[in-house]
Amino acid sequence: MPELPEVETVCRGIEPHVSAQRIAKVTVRDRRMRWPIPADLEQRLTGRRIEQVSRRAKYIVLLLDSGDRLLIHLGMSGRLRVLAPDVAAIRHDHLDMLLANDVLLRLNDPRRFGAVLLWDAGDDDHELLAHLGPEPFDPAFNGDYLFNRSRGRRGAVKNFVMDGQVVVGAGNIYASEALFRAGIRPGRAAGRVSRAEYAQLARHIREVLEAAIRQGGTTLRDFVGASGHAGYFQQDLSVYGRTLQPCRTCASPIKRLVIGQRSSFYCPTCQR
DNA sequence: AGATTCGCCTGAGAGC
DNA sequence: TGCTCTCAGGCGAATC
Repeated sequence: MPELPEVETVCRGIEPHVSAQRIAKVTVRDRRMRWPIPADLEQRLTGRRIEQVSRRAKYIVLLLDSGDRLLIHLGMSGRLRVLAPDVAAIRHDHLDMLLANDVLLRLNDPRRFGAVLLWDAGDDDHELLAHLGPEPFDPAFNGDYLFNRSRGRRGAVKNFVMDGQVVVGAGNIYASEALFRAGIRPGRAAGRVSRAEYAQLARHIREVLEAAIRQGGTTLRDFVGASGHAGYFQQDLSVYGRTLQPCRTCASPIKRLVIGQRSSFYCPTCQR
């Protein structure tokens, strides 16, 4: 499942192949995604040049010379890959962009939780990005910020940090890992976590995401090839998916708990 | 406003 | 081998 580090890895991976390239041909095979791929996508993209590749939360943002921005979200199962122009399409291939340098940028998404959207030139913001919280690497994201935002909130601290309006990029895996590193149980009420604990939590959210980006993500989304294999960060997971396995710090069995419909993992000894 | 639930999807893995 | 069942999960929308 692509989380922020995977999306960042994809952005860095495609950037040298697509930046400053003109889009020669656009093929949409299946418009059905989370929202339908816009009907005027082909017309708005064809002939345009890609000026910049960036990321906001888990959205890939391609800035075009028209001023429009193409937003791509990979959802749960999306893959964006750089291929040779003659690679045959397979099931669940939704979108092709053939670039002037003969690079084929192809989006495949079996579960269709992903999205392809246009952010119109001239619009200050896009509705889906307008209410997002800070990036975890933004200096504005720190312990005091989390502490202030969380006062009065009775929901679980794990849900709080996974809320994209609070901070982006702390998906299920990384939220669990950061809470472990900070020694905070995931089910605690967000409003009852101390300022000092939030300072640790903010630091660990940032660090765990940075470490994962350095290693190319937990689930490596292979953008220049066909095979997908586990990213190196997988082996660094302390609690996620390790139910009943011994804590690497204290050997207590890791517990699994469902919070807000999602699996959460924690060490009952190291986290309080 | 905050918290909770629902729904969208298909592939992987388990069980038989 | 092949079927059925369960689970996974980002995140917007609806509801409480």
